[in-house]
Amino acid sequence: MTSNEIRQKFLDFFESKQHRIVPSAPMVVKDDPTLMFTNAGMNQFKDIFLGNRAAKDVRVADTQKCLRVSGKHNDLEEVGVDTYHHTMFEMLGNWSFGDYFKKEAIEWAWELLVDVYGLDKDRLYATVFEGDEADGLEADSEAEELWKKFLPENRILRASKKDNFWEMGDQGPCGPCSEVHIDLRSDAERKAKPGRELVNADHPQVVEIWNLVFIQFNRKADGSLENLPAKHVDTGMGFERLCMALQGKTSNYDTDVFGPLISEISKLSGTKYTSSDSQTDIAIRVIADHVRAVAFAIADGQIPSNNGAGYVIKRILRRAIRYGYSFLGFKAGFIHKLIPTLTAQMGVAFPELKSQEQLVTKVIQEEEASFLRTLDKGIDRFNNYVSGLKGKTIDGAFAFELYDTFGFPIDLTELMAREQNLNVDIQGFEEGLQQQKERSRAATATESSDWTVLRKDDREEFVGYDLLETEVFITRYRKVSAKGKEFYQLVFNITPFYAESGGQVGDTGYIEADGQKTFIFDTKKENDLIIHFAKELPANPEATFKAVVNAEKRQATALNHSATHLLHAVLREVLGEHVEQKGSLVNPDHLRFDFSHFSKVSDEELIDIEARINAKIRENIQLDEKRNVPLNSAKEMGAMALFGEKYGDLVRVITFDKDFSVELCGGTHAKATGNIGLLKIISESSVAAGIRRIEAVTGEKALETVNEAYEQFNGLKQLLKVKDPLQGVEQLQTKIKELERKIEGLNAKAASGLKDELLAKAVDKGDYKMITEKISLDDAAAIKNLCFDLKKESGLVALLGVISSGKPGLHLVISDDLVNSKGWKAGELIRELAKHIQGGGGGQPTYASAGGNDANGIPAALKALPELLS
RNA sequence: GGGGGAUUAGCUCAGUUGGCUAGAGCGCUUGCCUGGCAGGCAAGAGGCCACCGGUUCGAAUCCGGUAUUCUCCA
Repeated sequence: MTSNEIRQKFLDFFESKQHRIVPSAPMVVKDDPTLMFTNAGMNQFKDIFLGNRAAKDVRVADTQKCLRVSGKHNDLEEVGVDTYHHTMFEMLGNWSFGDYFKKEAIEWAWELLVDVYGLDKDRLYATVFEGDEADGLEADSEAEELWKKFLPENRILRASKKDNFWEMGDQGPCGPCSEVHIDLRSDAERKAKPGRELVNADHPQVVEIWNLVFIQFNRKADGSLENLPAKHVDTGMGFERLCMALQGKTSNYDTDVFGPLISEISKLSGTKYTSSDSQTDIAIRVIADHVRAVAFAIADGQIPSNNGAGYVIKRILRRAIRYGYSFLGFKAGFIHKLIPTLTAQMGVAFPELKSQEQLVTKVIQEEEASFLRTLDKGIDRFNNYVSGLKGKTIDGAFAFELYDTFGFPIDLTELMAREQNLNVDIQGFEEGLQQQKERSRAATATESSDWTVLRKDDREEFVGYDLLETEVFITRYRKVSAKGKEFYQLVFNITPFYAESGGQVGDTGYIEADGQKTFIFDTKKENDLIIHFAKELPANPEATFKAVVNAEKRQATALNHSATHLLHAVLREVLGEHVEQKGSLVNPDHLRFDFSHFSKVSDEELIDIEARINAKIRENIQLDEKRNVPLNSAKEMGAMALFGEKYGDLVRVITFDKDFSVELCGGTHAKATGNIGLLKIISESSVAAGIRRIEAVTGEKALETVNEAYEQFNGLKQLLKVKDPLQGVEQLQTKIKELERKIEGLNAKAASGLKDELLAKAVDKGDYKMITEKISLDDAAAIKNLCFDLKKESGLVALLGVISSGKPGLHLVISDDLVNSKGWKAGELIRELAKHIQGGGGGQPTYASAGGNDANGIPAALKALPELLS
């Protein structure tokens, strides 16, 4: 059975059990501050479990792309070393939202595994929750009894809270779970040691394949549990492991999920894969795993970057490059060459991979090149350090600096050290890393208290499309402290405040009751909740409030948002259909739009784009807004399919001329394009490989911008008194250059005059000449020039006294031949001389300067020189 | 969000406790030589040492700020 067939059978099976089959949610998570990536199949249904959203279908099944890089069972550095951990993986799952419970879940699991897939039932084990005293929970004997229908008692095991009690986080829905494990060892091995002893023991061939979670409790912030009114089933089956079991393999990497990638890596590197623990095999596994994670993430719109989710992707990619570089001999980028193989294999089940192929390739290629540069620099730095190294140990602080500041991987440092018979102070390195981690944690620590619920209200409605002012109640609030600052998060029954989303910033404004205003400084979304940020809590939170949005800012933002849609549509007209939104920021001041495009947008194109947008503005196209449109109908309307919609979402469609711009969008918009007034593009730049950024202003801001430039231009015209200021400035520039040259000549002449004057006053001291004079030159550069001029003379010592910006100074020049023959050092002499003017100084043997406070001392200093020299 | 680093000629970079009116290689220009594959020799142009401020007799170098960028952590 191929992996594609296995996936399909799962979906078909649950469809036959009246489940709605839904598409995978994006792997990259938005609107959830606690999560960067989808790490389990249930993520997209979180709001249903939390009670924030009602389920549309009570039975659902899907395959979900997930990413895990940390957590209790997953450490990035372990992936590839063993044969069953992955960063990106597929999770097959079926759900019941308040519908069926343990009985059906267990029966169907058995039916699918044994009757449909034909797994050997003698190899299966089930675990059930053993109970927990601290939580006051009994063992899950209900599940245990159900399993007894299928399995002998000695293959049903009780397991601890750690393995068999599932929780979403510190708070929220949770419950006991029951897992199916499979023993894939040979008959001989199974005879020698019963599988039941290896369940939950991290054995690579006795593994969990399916986890059935029975959600029946809610964990409160104080740690206590309460029963949920509606009980849910949440299951997750690791697709790659299932394939391993069904294809009779002992490693996930030996299945056809990874096969094509592995043979391609093998081919590119000229290294054979032997499913062993050798470093080359580990490297091949690492790359095969990571390329999937990175490609899927980029296809979902997550570009490698320096923070947040982007940083995680970058780290995964760099780890793959590192392994290829160290163990497979890849000295140039190679990972991007694997993309066609991956797309061919998974592009059908995940069409986004196919449509984003070019971007994925380009982004990976660029990142590979950049990391290889980083490696080169690190190697230089390392060699430099080693050449000056006295002992045999590389300082931990240096290794950490290399890692922290220059991005050079520690294992490469160790590898290179070994090659030169050196060792690395790893403990010192770890200490540095630990300190850095603590610093970061301290800086981001936030603490939130329990929600104080004032009113039961499971749906907070956004009314801000139509109203900027309305009466609201606070339904719940909580205090949050971050970085020593405290503020409150408020949730209303209904709200006119737009929460930051789709690039549009959150609304600001205030709520008012009993004459007291509480300012809302930001509005954000947490899953489906709209959260209002306030510095303080109103005196009476249970009052009825008048909620008022800052209308001026909202309107300016709306103009920018509508303009963004026009820009998007025009970009596709001018540059081509490959242009897709990759990021967007819309605030009252300006708009920023990132999009896929593979070359610089030329000045001519920018002018064209701007002109077309402004033409659309003048057409004054009326806004056509449709709310609560099912996703399918929206697509039929020609709305650009954007990833990021969740199953069950009703979308909003914003149209400016159905033949021009139709977009799915939750943002606020101008009533007609004419309101935008004017759009002015401010800049075009690059953000990443294959992604360009355009920034623009609209409305009043645009007018201001244009006016400012116009005024400057007029001012220039008046100043220059010419028609064409550009030409005028050019003329001025050449003139200035000419004049500068002239001044230089004059200065040289004056200096040589002064020099001749000084030379005439030189006193003959036998084998050398000496000048001791007070001169009236103020400019430091000119004095220095004169001194260097004098230095060209042979057999000359000159001490010049000056008053520069009111302070006395001395300059001593000794010609090179005297420095050589007499051994005089101007730098030392000047320190003696400077005492006369109560100052200090220094310099080189041939030229030195000093400054001081007592101008009256200059004659004494001049007099002192002959004595010093004799 | 919090650290650390970098910014010097068109490009890649040196510049050592502050003291060459800033250097190298490549590239560029010009001239001469030359029977090829980055041809050789010579001369030359090219720098507000990122920007703003401070300390100092003196700052590319030290201190503060800004911008850009790299990087680690969250």
